Amino acid sequence: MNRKLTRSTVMAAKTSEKLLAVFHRLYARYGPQGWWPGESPFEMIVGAILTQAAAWRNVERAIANLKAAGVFSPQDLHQISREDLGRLLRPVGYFNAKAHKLQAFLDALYRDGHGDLARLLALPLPELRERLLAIHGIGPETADAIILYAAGKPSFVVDAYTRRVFHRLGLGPTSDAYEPWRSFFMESLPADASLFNEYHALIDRHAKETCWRVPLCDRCCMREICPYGQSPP
DNA sequence: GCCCAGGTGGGTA
DNA sequence: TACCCACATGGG
Repeated sequence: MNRKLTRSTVMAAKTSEKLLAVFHRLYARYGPQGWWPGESPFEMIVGAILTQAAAWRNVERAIANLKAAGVFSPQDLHQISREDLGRLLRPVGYFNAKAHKLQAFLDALYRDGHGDLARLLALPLPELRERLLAIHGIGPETADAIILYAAGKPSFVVDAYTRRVFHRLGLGPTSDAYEPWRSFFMESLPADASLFNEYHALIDRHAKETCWRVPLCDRCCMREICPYGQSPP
């Protein structure tokens, strides 16, 4: 009588197998990626906000500016003027918008959390995610990056690269919307922060190095299991 | 010159 | 919901 249920369970198991197979191929090809760069959870959060639509190299420059100016702490960044902060953030682009976003995070931290970052990050995952998403400038990808890389909790991070790579592999939702993609990974993989951490980093590495907008299928480690690689349009 | 880079928020149909 | 645009610097 549970034929349908059984069937969907089997399908889910196959999806899970495929996702793990992709992971192992990526890991075999590229090795451990060591994400997220950053010396502290606070630095990871600042990086997560600053890297929105920006190259990581430029994020490093901006963080170096903040450190050189002696304002790289929640308290200092909360108190510095928007204008001064913007000047230090110039290298990341969108520096006014990002100064606003960074201070929106710090406003929330001081308003709701008394400036206690560790306490915020210690919240249970669903509540932490909800709190982060309520902050101006923190959308789902940045929220999940903070949860995964700064709080060490298993929230899968989806970005444009993820959609591109898995769309070509013939896996995942047809929609481009964020939540269906996140659910797809969360429901198909064990809730393991170190797995999510490495997987997301490997996807980005693969997209940057091989699965370009015009992909380099002849050098791809996924050739044998990727429908796109076997018959590009 | 042109495209892209580890997105998000606000506005409109 | 589904697009569109602003936000802006740096590198290939």
